[in-house]
Amino acid sequence: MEKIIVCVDMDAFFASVEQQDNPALRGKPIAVTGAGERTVITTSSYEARAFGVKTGMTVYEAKRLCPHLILVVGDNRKYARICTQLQEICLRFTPDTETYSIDEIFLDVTGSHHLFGGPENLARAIKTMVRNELGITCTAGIGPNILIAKLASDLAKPDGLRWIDEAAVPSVLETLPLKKLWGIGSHTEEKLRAMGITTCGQLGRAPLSLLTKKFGINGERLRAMGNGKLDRSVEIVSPEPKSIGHSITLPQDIWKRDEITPCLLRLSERVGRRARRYGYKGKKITLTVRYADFTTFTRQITLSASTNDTGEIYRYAVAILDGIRLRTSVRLLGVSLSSLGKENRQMILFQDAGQEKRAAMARAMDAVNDKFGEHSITFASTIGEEKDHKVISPAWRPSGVRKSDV
DNA sequence: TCTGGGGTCCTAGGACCC
DNA sequence: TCTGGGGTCCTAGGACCC
Repeated sequence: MEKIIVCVDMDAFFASVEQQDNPALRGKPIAVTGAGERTVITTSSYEARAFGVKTGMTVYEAKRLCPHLILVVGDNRKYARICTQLQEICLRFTPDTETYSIDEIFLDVTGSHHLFGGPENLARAIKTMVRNELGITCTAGIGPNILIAKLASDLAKPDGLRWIDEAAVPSVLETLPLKKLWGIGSHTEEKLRAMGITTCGQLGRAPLSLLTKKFGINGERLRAMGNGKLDRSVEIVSPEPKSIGHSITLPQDIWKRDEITPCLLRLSERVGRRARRYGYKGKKITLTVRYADFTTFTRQITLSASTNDTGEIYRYAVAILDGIRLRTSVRLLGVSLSSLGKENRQMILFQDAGQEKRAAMARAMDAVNDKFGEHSITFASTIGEEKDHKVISPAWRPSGVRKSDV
């Protein structure tokens, strides 16, 4: 049986929320940014997009295109709250939902759409509820799988509704540029272009041998995508996280070890705290360094026992740093914890009194920070650092470990 | 005033073991 | 004297997404 998948995608989400909150911003070109000095545009309103303002642009570039652009620093809590409300709306139509990102939800309505008068009426009902209850617009795409549902919503933006059923797929894909497909980025697009393939229709007809020669095992998947097929269902249960990390682009490039280590401590603290709050421990510590010239590399270390202790994460991050001869000044630093496992809080056995004390101190610090906000209590050597800017990533998910980003 | 921050998945190549 | 083949684990990097 043909599946019916709906993709609900909020229109210019962060910008729409800000315009809804502040009537003075409505109808104007606005852009939401992070709080840091070297930030980029996270989302822009459609009024700003008309000037060519796009996600990922520097503020400088955006201002050049649109001198009257109004900049708003993003407020994570607000977006998270609205995402949760959006989830609640979608759950009225089916329990089979996947919150793919903060502004995007997939619904498998194969078994439920008939209760609401069919897929289009169901999608229209969601759109109406979102507008009435959240005050902003969204676009709904309907298709036989996630790939097509997502494509339908992209093509119908903003405030649109589009259903591409199985029979309509070939004609829609025939002349569609490759990059419009979810999963084909600029690198794959360029490789395919070099092979003379520029549209999805061409990709779907390309000889399999040619594609597998160039892309290996991915060749088969690519050709299927060209034919509008994707073997991935709506994931109702969110998977366990694989890594917990934080990174920061520094206000200025730095070089000295004693400028770098306080940043590593601060990042380690955020990583450890998030891991502890959600009961994860990890065995791998990864340090990411980006030089002023934007070249980026990672080095990791595997521990004999997993940890979520700030001090331990920090010590290993510094150990990695000490093994690197920095080529030039550093622009970005990142610390991440992976090879995660759930910590069993009932089974924590302390090797010695010192370890127990450190764990108790970490819990106390976490409690104070939870109550009074980030960095109410911190390690002495991080005092005097600028406050962490709380930029929410669009890949944030409203449940599970990532919720702590808010 | 060039280029954020959060992730996942895949692959190549080396180490190591039998 | 000069050397196979397979499996697995690990690290680093790259592509992609929002």
